[in-house]
Amino acid sequence: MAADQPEPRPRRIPEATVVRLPVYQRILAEMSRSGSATVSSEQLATAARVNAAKVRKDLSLLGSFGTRGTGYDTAFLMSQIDRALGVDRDWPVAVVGIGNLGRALVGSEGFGSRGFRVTALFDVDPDVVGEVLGGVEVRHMDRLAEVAADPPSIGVVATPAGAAQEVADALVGVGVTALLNFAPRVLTVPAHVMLRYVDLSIELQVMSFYQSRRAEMGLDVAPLRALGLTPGQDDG
Amino acid sequence: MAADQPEPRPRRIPEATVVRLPVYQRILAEMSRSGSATVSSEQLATAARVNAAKVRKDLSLLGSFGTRGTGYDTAFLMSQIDRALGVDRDWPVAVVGIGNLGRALVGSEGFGSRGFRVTALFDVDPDVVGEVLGGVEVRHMDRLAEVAADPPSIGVVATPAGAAQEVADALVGVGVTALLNFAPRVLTVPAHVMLRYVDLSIELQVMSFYQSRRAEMGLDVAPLRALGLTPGQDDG
DNA sequence: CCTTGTGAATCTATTCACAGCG
DNA sequence: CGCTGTGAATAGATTCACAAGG
Repeated sequence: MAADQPEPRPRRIPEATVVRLPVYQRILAEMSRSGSATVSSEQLATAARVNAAKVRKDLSLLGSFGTRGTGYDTAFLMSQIDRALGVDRDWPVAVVGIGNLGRALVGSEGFGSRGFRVTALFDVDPDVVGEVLGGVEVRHMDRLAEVAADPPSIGVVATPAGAAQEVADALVGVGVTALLNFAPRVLTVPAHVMLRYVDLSIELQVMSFYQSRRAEMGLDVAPLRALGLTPGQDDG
Repeated sequence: MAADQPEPRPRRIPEATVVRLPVYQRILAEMSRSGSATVSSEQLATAARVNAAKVRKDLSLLGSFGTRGTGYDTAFLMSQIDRALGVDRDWPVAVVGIGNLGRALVGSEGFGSRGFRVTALFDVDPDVVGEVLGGVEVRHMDRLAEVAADPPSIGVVATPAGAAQEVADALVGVGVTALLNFAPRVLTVPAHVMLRYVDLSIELQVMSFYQSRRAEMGLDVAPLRALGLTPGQDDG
């Protein structure tokens, strides 16, 4: 209830909630753009395709930011979510593998916007090394050690599957403690390294599963999900 | 218990499990490649960074495929997972947006392998329309209606955020009932349309959250996850 | 009124622990 | 013995439903 604590990180936030926060954030950004100064949990819930009570519970974990009878102040809520997510600070990111995927990532709207800054690019292809993307020169993997003194907070693996483990090892070797892997390959990293995957093929297979079901079972049971990535849980 | 039913889709498979099946599949493929004819739930669990009981429960939902004292037959298990996921059949896929991301997707290892076949490509850029990728010609969006007679099972939205909703509407308009959205934009589609997102920016923000935590709380509590998309966790 | 914030109830998923079988 | 398969126990997430505040 009291929301004006100077130390505002009292509650434990379940991962299921953490994964939804960026979704709310995005919806808020869109609503803000279209001129809504306030937003209700019901509106947010409809856009995110979740239950309104869930939205309220999620947001209440960050603090009591709403106004009864009115809803949430859009801009203020956005800033609070940013703070909870830690995207109010700057996260240096290194991308390894500057093929189509790497280029798409570096140029992507999600990257520059929300606190993530590409500070290093690596590849092994001599045709690519030396190229400048978004103001950053692509270096050869041989020079990865150059970032060891001040390692990026997040390493992105955007190489072919065959190189992914080797690249992951190298990134971990220079001190990177969080890896986002786009290669369709299961990686092994030390326990202290955070590892997440973004995986086209898994999402397609999940779709295949539900499409099969539908085909078999006549037609209904569309498994609608807020964000496909969502059902996260747990931590250690 | 009895596993030799001719009709083998008796049990309800929870989504949490569905999302893990492709992960097991990938691990099995790698183990198979490196010569393991059988695999135990413990091995599978270690590679996927999950609990062995979870692996067994997941697999038991598909049927009783293991041999006590030995484990699972790698090849047989793979075929059973494929069947459960429905990737033993062919899924025609249309990709809209042939920029770096679209090209990465069309060329990606996850695509061609596992039952997904790109049958249609669309863009609006005249420099791109007419280009042939993987044997398929890129058509202008104006010609989307051409697929209406036999719509692809899955539509992939790989456009910039600004075009995503419009493209989604168009795909739904020609009869596509499952959309995989890569654009950083929340989409609205009719209830019968399955919608999943693959979202770099969300994954980065989740990482940011846990990295912030770590930074604040000294050092520990690495939220290790098997596949970012799914539950995960294990040792600390 | 309207809408938040939240205990209590429910539903879902994970893990334990062991019987059963090769 | 070792490892699967699974009921029972636990933990976790979601939803309900309503009191309280604007």
